[in-house]
This record gives sequence, structure tokens and C-alpha cells, in this order.
Amino acid sequence: MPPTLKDVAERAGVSRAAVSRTFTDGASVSLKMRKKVEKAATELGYSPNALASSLTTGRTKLIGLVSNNFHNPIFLEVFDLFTRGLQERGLRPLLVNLSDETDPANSIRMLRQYSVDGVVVASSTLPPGFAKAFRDAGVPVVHSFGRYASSPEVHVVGIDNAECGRMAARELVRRGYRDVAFLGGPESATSTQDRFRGFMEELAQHSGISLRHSFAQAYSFNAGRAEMLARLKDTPAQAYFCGDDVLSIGALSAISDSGLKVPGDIGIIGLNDMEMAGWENINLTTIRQPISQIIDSSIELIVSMLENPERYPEARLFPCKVIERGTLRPVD
Amino acid sequence: MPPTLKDVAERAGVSRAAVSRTFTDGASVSLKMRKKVEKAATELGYSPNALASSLTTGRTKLIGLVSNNFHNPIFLEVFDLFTRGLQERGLRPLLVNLSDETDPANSIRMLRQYSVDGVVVASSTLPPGFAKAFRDAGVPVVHSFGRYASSPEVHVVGIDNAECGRMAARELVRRGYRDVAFLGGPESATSTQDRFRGFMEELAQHSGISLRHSFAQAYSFNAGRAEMLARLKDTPAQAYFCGDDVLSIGALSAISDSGLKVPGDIGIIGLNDMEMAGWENINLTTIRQPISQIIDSSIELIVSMLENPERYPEARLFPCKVIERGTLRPVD
DNA sequence: ACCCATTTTGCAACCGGTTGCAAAATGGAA
DNA sequence: TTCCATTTTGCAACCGGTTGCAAAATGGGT
Repeated sequence: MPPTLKDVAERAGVSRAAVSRTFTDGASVSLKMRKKVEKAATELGYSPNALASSLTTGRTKLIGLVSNNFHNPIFLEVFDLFTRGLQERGLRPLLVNLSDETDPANSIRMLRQYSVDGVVVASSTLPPGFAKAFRDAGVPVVHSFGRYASSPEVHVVGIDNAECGRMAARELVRRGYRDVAFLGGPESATSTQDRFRGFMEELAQHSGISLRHSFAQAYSFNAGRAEMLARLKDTPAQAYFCGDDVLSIGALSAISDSGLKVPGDIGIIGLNDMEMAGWENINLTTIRQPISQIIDSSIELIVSMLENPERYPEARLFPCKVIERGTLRPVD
Repeated sequence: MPPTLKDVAERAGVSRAAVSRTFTDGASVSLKMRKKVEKAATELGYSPNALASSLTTGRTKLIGLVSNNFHNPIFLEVFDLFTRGLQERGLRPLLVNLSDETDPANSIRMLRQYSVDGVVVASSTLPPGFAKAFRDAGVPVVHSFGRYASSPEVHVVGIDNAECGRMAARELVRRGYRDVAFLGGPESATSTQDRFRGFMEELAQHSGISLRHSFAQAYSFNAGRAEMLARLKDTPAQAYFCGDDVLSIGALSAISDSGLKVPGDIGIIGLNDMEMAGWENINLTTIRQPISQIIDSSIELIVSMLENPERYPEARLFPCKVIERGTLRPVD
């Protein structure tokens, strides 16, 4: 239905090759020819079919954006930044919602059918093997918010979750808490495991600190609330390092329902610093994850892999920092 | 690099047409042939190139998902539902982030280059002309959360925003508020205009009610908070119908900061019933928009347009209802 | 006006599939 | 076994572009 190369060529009275050349930059076309072709093209309202050309060039400019985090508000920011960043570079995001799927086979097949030039896996809960499966299938891949590995097999861009755990521990100790707890996300998520490990390691350096832990079912408000309600049945800890901000907000809600005060009775520190954490009626002390840097860097990396698919895998970790708000008691 | 039809044909010792047929259902292939081909295909790890086939079939199974709402948490739910619904039907969402762009020309060109089979415009702020431009370009389109028109030029699926305005008005009147206000989203958004119109219309039916109005810069927490802070400089109204839930939450934050109580001093009613509205520490009285029905219906519509692109445009509006929580005072 | 190096152009094959058509194979009935 | 209607298969053209190669055009120098 829409006009094709052939239509333009006929109308301009030139060869199809000539038309193709005026629309691929770097090709040799005389000014006269270009004028003629452009005239015919605009008259017909022609624009080249990207998919047809991908057949011969081997490039679709399609990037698979794969995620399973469609319930955590911070991922709206993530999608916003990714789509804008990709668009700015002339790339198109083909979105894949994993829902509860953790087997990459389906997504790989699907994304290969559409010949995506590369894939960004955006998830803090999927294991490194997930992204690796793409690489093994010959698809350039970057795992954003993925698990750090000292000898990474795929590009990983994110934060050092263990270091964040240590950071949270230091912050709680600095504020004089002695009886602390980790209220993590799902135990199977790599981010949960790493944050917990770091948290424990650091606390082990300090004497006389008691530590407990438990895990919520998901990184979600309801899961955080439910888990904290359960904790409140017994004597709760003095302060909790929660798996992330949504979880923290759920916990806050449980605490205020039970009549206790934050930070008076219980302290909370989260992780992410999503927009909502700064809302005045939440005012959560948390650890900021530099989302936009992570995403810029991920895009830069996937773009560079389009030129050089064999690029040696690297881990890019960005520093986090504590954002002090109102849910931890002040230092004495 | 990945194996092609030809590779499979050679390995199986059959024609390329035979291979093609075993992978298109409804085609005539003997069982013996099928076995042979499937064997060769799995040995090579072949899967057909969807883009190449789109060239002859004229179908890419790509659906453009166009939105400018990447800051309203409710759109995370929207994206989740859309991507899942499309995937279930074997369609792939190609995401377009409009950011601040309101001219459809770019998106149309881009989506035509990728030969999308159809487009879903998911936005409550874009004017009907936006979606219409796609239709005029010959691309099947559905405008979800779009403006209702009695003689629609494109398919619109959403709610009757004016009716929601009336509903909010009735609810406030029923609770005995006499001095009420509309705190809308951006004045240019069609949803804002319609909600305001309905709200006024209904209030005009009741005597002795005073109405004021103002508009926030965006459908966002900060905008709602800023706008409410401004209102609080003078004597505020008794109750506010806010443009949506995020705006409401911003307003709530401003109110509690100023030392006033909700619903004691000021009542708030929102619109959307996003997940957060039900969180116990927010507990917002609001009007529920049946998101998942809207999206199911949108997908059903766009799918039906793939078969019949000339399908007569219709408006599908879903009823909303008031969800009573804790931000309006009880009926006397 | 002529020659030659350089640019521009068109031809034709190709990318990875699909499909109308006719030839070949199948299989049931006589 | 033979015949004929029905499937199954392969050939070849096509979808909308790109690109190597050789022919044609250009233009500068003498």
C-alpha cells in the first residue's frame, strides 16, 4: 500500500539503485540525481522500509528490552530513560514482559525471530545465567541492574549490592542501633542475596550487634507490609534495612498502623531512592542508586557492541550513597 | 549467521518451499515431510525470520505502543497489561516514548518504517487529532484513555471523563460539602477539560454550592503538592476533586505539612484508583477507572482491526465507580 | 579536440522468506 | 493392474530493499 522504492524510481525516471543510494548516507549520488529523487519521494510520501533493508544490511536497529519488573514504580523511570535514550540514538525498543517466566528460551527465540541487534535485560532479580543465554545465542546483551561478578561473562551495569548492604550496616551502626534486621526482597533474587551478604559482613566487624533477617515474597508494598506485620507480632528490631524502597514503604505502613513511631520506635532504611521516597509524606531515608547513569552506561555499552559484538565483557558499577531523610534516628 | 530456510532445506534434502510450508500453519505438508524438516530444523536450531516473511505476507505482528505518560505510576500497570495482552496474542509491542512531543508526524514515519500492523495510543492527555493522524496515514489505531466523541473518528477506549466529574460532584454534595474546588491536571489535557466540565455541570444542578478551580502543571506528585500549597495560602475550599491520584497524593502531602487534617479540615477525592491509593498510609477516596478492562478491550479492538482495517470507529466507555476510603468526611 | 582518472549510474544478484501454478506422487475404486 | 481425483511437492517469481561490478558520464589537463 505505501509507496515503494520502485514507485519512486519510476516516477523519477531513474534506477531503483539510485533511489536506494539517495536514502543511504555515505553513498555516492550526484546532486542532480538527489534532487530528482527527493522530489519524487516527497510527492509520493515515500519512506524506506526499515525491515526490508535489514534483510541485506543485517541491522534492524531494534533492541530487545527485557524485564520482569512491571510492578515496581522505579521501573517506570527505568523504561522512560531507556526508551528515550534508545530513541535518541535511532534505536527502537522492542519490549518483552517476562511476567513470571524465568526461562530465557522463549524470549531468545522471539527476539531472534525479529532479528534484534541487541538486548538489554533490565532486572535486579534474574540470575546472571539469564543474560548469558542471550550471549550464547549470539545476541549482544547487557544486563542492567544485574549481579556483579568478578569475571563477568556478560556486560553488567549496576551497583555493588554487597557494598550497599555494608553501607546500610555502617549507617545503622553509626546511628547507634544495636539490634538490627534485614527485611529482604524475595530470597531467590540475586540482589537480595548480595545485599544481605554485605550487610552481614559489615555487621560482623562490629561487636555486640544482634542481627535477624527475613524475606518478603516480592519487591512490593503489600509484601513489605505483610512481612513487617509478622515481625511486629513479637518484639521487633530497633531498625530494619529493607530490600528496597517499595518494601520500605509497605513496612512503614505496617508500623504506623500498629501505633509505633518511625524513627522513634523503629528505624527504616531503604534502597533505590525512587521518586516517591522523597515525597514529604513518606520521607524515607534510603540508599540512592544512580539510575540514569546506569541506563546511560547500559545504552552506551549496547551501542558499542553493535559495532564490536566481541567486545570483552565488563562490569560497570556505580557508587551509591545514603540519602538522609526522616526514617532513621539522628546520630547521638 | 543464524541458519536460514535454505540451510534447512539443503540438510533435509527438500525444497525451500517445503520448509516454508512446514512452518506456516494451514499449509499442505505430508507427515513424512514434516518430520524430515523438523528434524533438520532442530538440528540446526532454525527459527524463521519474522521480518523476512513480513515482506511477503504484509504482516509484522508488531504493534506500536505510543505514550507520553512515563511519569504517572499508573502507567506501569498500563504497560504491564498491554505488553502481556499483546504477547498472549503473538503480537510484539514496539514502544514509542513521546516525551514532550505532541506532533504525531515523527512517530508515524518511524512506525511506518517498521511496518507496524497497528498502533495503540495510550494517553489521557493527547488530543483526538493525534490518533487520527495515524488513521489518516492508513495505520489501524486505537486511542486508549482517549477523549470520548459522539461521532468518533478513531476507536476510543476509556472512560467518560465528564461523567466522572459529575460523579465526583455528586459524591461531594452527598457528603454535605458546600464549598468545593477542582484541582485539575494540565489545562491542555483533554481529560482535565472533560472532568472539569462534568464537575461544573453537576454542581450547577445544586444550589448554594460555591466552586473554584485551578490547574496543576502536570499529573504528578510535585505539581499537586505545589498547587495545593498555593491554595493553602488563602482559605482553602472544604473539599477538592483532584485531577488524578498522584495529584491527590501530592495535595495530601501539602495539607499534612501545613498542619491541617484530612478529612477533618479538608476532603480529597482522586481519580484512577492506582495501587498506591489503597496503601494504608495513603488510603485515598477516589474514583476507580477499570484499567484492565480498558486495556483488554483496546487489544481486542486492535486485533480485530488487523482483519478488518475499515472497521467502523467506535467509542467504548467503561463505567467508573467511587471507592470510599478515608479522605472524605462521612455522610452526616 | 582528445585522453584519462574519477565519479555517477544501472544491471543483476542477493537478503530470507512466501505462494500461484503445474508436475509428481499418492491412494482408493474398478 | 489401470485410471482418476486428490494431495503433496518443487519451480520460479516476488516482497522491498542493498550492493559489487562494469559501463557510462563527467571534467580537468594538454
